Amino acid sequence: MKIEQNTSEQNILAAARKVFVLKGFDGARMQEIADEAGINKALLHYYFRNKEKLFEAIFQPAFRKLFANINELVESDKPLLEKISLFIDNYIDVLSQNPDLPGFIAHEINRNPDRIYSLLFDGSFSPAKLIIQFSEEIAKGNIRPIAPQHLMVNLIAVCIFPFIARPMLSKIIFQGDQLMLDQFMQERKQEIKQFVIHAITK
Amino acid sequence: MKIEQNTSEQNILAAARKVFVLKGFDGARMQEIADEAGINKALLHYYFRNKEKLFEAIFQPAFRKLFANINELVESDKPLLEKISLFIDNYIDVLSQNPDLPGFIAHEINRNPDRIYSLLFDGSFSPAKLIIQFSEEIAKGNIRPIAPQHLMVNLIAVCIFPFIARPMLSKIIFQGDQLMLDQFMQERKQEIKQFVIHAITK
DNA sequence: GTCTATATTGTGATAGAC
DNA sequence: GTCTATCACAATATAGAC
Repeated sequence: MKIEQNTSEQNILAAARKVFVLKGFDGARMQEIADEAGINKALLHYYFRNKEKLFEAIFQPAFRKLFANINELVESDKPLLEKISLFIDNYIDVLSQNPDLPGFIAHEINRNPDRIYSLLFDGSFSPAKLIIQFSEEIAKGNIRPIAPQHLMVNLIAVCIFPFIARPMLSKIIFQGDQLMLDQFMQERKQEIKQFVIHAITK
Repeated sequence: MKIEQNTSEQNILAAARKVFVLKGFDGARMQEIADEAGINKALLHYYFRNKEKLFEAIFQPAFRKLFANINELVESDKPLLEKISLFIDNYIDVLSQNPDLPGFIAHEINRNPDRIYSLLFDGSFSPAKLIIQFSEEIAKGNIRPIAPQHLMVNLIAVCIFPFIARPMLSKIIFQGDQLMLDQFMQERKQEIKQFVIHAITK
């Protein structure tokens, strides 16, 4: 049984993840990461050689894991409505644990697509199966005719967008009231399910 | 009648806007802006003193204009369904002209909220009237009971999210096929309207 | 492994000629 | 107004002692 140790390497990884997600690759400072990890700047280079490699060391496994979870669900053989419900639950849960992640990923992909794509995809992930399932249910007349890609994008949008726009929502809709925003985020699982179900049933 | 001139100042503003939106404030380089504008780096400082002020000079009027348009529509006295339809048309049109703007704004707000808030809000903008209108229609039984804030956020989400996530959608859903993505974006106005109407009517 | 000190390069900003 | 040259400092990265 291995005892959990706060090794320098682990401290660095945790600190770097925090700073990168908060500031973005360009805004992140090696000095700040070192301070956050409680070690010296030189040690970052000892463990990870340079900023780029440190970035990859964190987000390669993180992204893969994120997409693997979603992928497993999408590829499963569950009925459509159950799958949608689980999809929403899964997304909201994961993002609630990592609320800054969507905005971070969105920005980094725009900023440097190649760097992120090489980390994100091992080629396995694709929502194709879910899109096909939409088509089948439409053909069977179980849901109203709707372009599957648009449904897919709308579903992802209502899940992810509130996290990306959280600071703006807080300001514009809730006048900075943190409690109201928290409660709003809690309610969303149920609200999204109702919204999507109504949108796709006849 | 004033003849349109490509003055250096105008060139700088256009170049800076392009580079800032593409790279973000942290990623933008004064040198790159100068090159893009076809002038020297020193001239940037001659006209705008520093990077921060250059940033503000561009985005203060741009943001104000963006929100003023939306605000005018939201505050108008049109019937709800017509207002939603126009809201979607307006958003998609503006964003189609500035596809990188949503991601840029989202990132800059997270990165440095104060800098952006002072540019974005003169205090006048608020979707309160639209939210109240939702409540009234629910009370009258014209649309199904739905938390107005969630409806508001869902409406904005399906409009804006595809722009923020465009590079990812292009890769994951359309396998990089630019033509299919373009067509998809064209269709969205109609698709979103159908989607939202179905989601809110009984 | 961890540190201090330093090298090296990048980047915003200024001085001053024209 | 526009340029070249340069400064000052910030940031990544390395050298070398312990």
